[in-house]
Amino acid sequence: MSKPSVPQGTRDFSPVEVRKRQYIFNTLRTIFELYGFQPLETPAMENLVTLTGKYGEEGDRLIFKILNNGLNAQTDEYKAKMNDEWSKILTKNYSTPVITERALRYDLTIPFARYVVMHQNDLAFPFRRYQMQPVWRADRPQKGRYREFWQCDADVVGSTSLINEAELLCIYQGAFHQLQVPVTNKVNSRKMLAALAEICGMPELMMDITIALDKLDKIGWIGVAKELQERGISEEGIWKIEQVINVTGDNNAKLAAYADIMQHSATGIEGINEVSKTLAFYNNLADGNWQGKIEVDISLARGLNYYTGVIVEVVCSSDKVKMGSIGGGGRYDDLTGLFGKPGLSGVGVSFGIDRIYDVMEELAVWPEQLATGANVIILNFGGENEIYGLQVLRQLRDAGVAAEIYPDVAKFDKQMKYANKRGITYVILPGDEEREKGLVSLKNFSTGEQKMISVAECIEVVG
RNA sequence: GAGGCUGUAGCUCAGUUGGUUAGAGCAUCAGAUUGUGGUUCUGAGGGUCGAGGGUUCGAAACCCUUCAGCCUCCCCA
Repeated sequence: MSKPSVPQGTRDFSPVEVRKRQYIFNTLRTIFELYGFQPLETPAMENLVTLTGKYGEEGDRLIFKILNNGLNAQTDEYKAKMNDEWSKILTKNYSTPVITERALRYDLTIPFARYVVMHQNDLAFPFRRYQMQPVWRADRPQKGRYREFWQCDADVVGSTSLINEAELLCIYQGAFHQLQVPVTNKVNSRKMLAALAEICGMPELMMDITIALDKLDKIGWIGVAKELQERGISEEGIWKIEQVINVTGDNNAKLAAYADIMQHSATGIEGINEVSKTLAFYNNLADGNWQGKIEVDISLARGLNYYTGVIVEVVCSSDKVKMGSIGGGGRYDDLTGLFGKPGLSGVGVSFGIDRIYDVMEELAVWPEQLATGANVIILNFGGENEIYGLQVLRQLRDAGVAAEIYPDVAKFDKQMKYANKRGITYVILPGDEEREKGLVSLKNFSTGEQKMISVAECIEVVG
């Protein structure tokens, strides 16, 4: 028999871990609701055609495809066709509805777009929804990178106002403030990146430029310049990009400098205006107590190719933590156009809660009192005492006290050890004497103190 | 898709130039202790040394193949 294990890139979550994760989920949910977002859930699997072509070439490779099980292959003809398709799929990278017509969801945005198009007649626009569900990617796992991970998304569709962008920035700042994670919120615009490619004289290489530029933090300007060269950017183009990268100062100073450099690009000016207007809205909307920084950063790229306007990314700003982005998002003007409903603009953000968990773990910023489950355990002495224990248990639960009974008539020692290991605070001992008097003995496990009192008094103490 | 590291008890790991019956800590179970846990002491169970093949008188160790996991690049959350 082989050792039990979980598939590569997946994890079990222990009770302690689940409670910590739920703390994050609950915090985010509360904030999403506070900002007027409505909950939504979509299936774990989507039709394969819904997902392909949405995440770029690399993304298509990373979609988990679900193989058909052949249950429908009742006719010989169909079986033959399946065998034929199988032989193709085994020899090369080939996809066919006969073999695989469904796939696991890759993110929450595309399923959301699909949902909006399907239910466009029932929804009141602008429609704002939040969604917290697992997604799957057939990636090679490494640190902070899993094959099954959870995303928490908030999106608005049906409004082009930059108030939405500002609100989403507030959600980021408010959430990480509450979670006590210091963050920097990077902001950029796809239009500014497009303008950058324009002024280099090679607008068709925008993706190459942004991919290289995105590595600025990691490999420095020298490395980026080298990669730009390899990707076919001219000397002059690289020089111009360097001018843009070298701009320093606060956000307004940066935007002013960009406006100067990009003054002949209508797209660039549009992008700069978007960002500066977003920041202006944000300043009126933000809570002065938030510590997180908002930083205009033209090197921020974001891979997903459906973004068209403002793009954002969140990184932890603590020196103690080395972690990639823990959230990101942006505006996509034509997302629903992919499913046949053009002209509906959307903007959204995503929280990578697995990474946020890892960051919080390293920073040790969990609240001290995360619920630990039952606070009281009733020991089991069997016979009439067992019945008496059940009656006491009912009274505790009626009073809202989280309590459990040891279900087996086990040795005293064993029951005590169980309670200790579970970290339960109070132990109730319903024995002969207690039952006859209609009382219980209540022992506080942290102080060792024990006294015989009524159930009502007991509820008062432990409640 | 490219590269590096690691697979020994439920878990974390020792295991010398290849040498007799593969060890420790933690965990589990039993006892010291029949209504009082954490500490301590005693004892017990638990292994196809990832798998397959090869070299050798002899392999956990050396060689080949393969599988799995971790990490880096690519890309991403």
